[in-house]
Amino acid sequence: MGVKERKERDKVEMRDKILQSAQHLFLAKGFDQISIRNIAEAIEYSPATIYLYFKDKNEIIHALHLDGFRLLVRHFEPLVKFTDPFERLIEMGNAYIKFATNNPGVYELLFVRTEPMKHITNRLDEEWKEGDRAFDVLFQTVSQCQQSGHFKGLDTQNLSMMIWSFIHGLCSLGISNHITHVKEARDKKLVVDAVMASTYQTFQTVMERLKA
Amino acid sequence: MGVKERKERDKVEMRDKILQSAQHLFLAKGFDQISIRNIAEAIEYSPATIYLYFKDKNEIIHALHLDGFRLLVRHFEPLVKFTDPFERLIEMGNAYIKFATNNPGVYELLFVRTEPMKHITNRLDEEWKEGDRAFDVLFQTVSQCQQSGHFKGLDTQNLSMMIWSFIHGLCSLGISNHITHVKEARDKKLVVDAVMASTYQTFQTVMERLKA
DNA sequence: ATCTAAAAATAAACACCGTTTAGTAATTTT
DNA sequence: AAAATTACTAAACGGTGTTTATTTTTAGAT
Repeated sequence: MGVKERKERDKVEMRDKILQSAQHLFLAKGFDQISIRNIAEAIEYSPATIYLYFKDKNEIIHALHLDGFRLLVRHFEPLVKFTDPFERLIEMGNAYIKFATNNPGVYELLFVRTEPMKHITNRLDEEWKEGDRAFDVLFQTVSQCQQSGHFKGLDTQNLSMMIWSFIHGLCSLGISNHITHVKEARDKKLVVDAVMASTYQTFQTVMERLKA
Repeated sequence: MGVKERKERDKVEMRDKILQSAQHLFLAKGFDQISIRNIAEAIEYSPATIYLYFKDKNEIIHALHLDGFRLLVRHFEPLVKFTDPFERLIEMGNAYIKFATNNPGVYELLFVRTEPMKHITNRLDEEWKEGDRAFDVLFQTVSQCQQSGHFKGLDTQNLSMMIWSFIHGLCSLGISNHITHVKEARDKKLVVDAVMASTYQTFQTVMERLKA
């Protein structure tokens, strides 16, 4: 009488298959190439079948969104080895930048595109958990910095938000090719990275001065 | 023998008409509703006609892009009344945030979407002038702050870039609904604005501490 | 084994999209 | 008035997300 159970497994399997194909298309050919029809062809089913497993395309994109967050969190894991909270904070920025420049498409999905957020909107508490957790890693580190006597008189939440805003702004400008105003833009990819690096270096200096 | 002249005027007029319709569609119904077919219907011509005046859709979007920059620059104009460079810097941030939150679509067009930048890519020098000029306003102000003795030992270009990154990050997160991790998100619009305001307040404090 | 009801998959259509091509209509030049 | 140029468009191509009606497959009961 394990029919029901098997069917449920099959359903999950199919969902996974769809998501895998979507992710593959996304990573191989970019956001625009995630189309229901492309996914359908990849899994060798008709486009309509996909709608038996997902409400609409946004739900698929949102699922990819979650996967992206897991990848980001994985970038943060090695940070535990930095015992000094300030050092960890700085390295967290480097990890974040590395994640963004190595996975620009994923980054765009997580923090630039509005589609995945639209899908959430209502039931925020359940769905934005991953975002909360990632932000909390930052929050905790900032908090520990303050316990060590840094950043006196600044609100932890606001300061964390400020740091995130800066780092996100830098990554977002870099990825969207908006840093090209730098005159010596010969080999672009390299120059953008260089600008991001020296800008972050400056930020680092600023944060160090703020220690006192 | 003013036939040629009249025809040239007509051509310009038609271009304007197309752009006006595009802008109207954009502001009224959002980025996605800028379609060649919608524009064509609005100006009561066939879709194919539009291609006699613009190479492709990207060229139209890029033209809107330029208009958006003019709007941004207009937001900066009242800043001349602040004679103290640091005060002007802070107010510039307020003006930028105001521009972004009042014109989220336009902001997205200018600094988030990659389409308009794609269109530029090659001939950067001619086309990214507006961007250069806007950045220069910031650069000059930061420079004047340093001449007044602030921000000692920091590279002007890097510091300007850092400030822009922060402000852009804040606006970008706000507009794309990525600030919703704040728990007390009841009336969203309001809360997002509040978070942006207090984050910017913190940034302001940080910059003030950096004066010395 | 057969019939039936439920579940799964799909073909085909709808309403869009950007863009191109080939042909028509209007205008200017000769 | 005829020829040449310019302005315009109908129709098609290949794409998109999504829905509806229909068919195929599967499961359970007789």
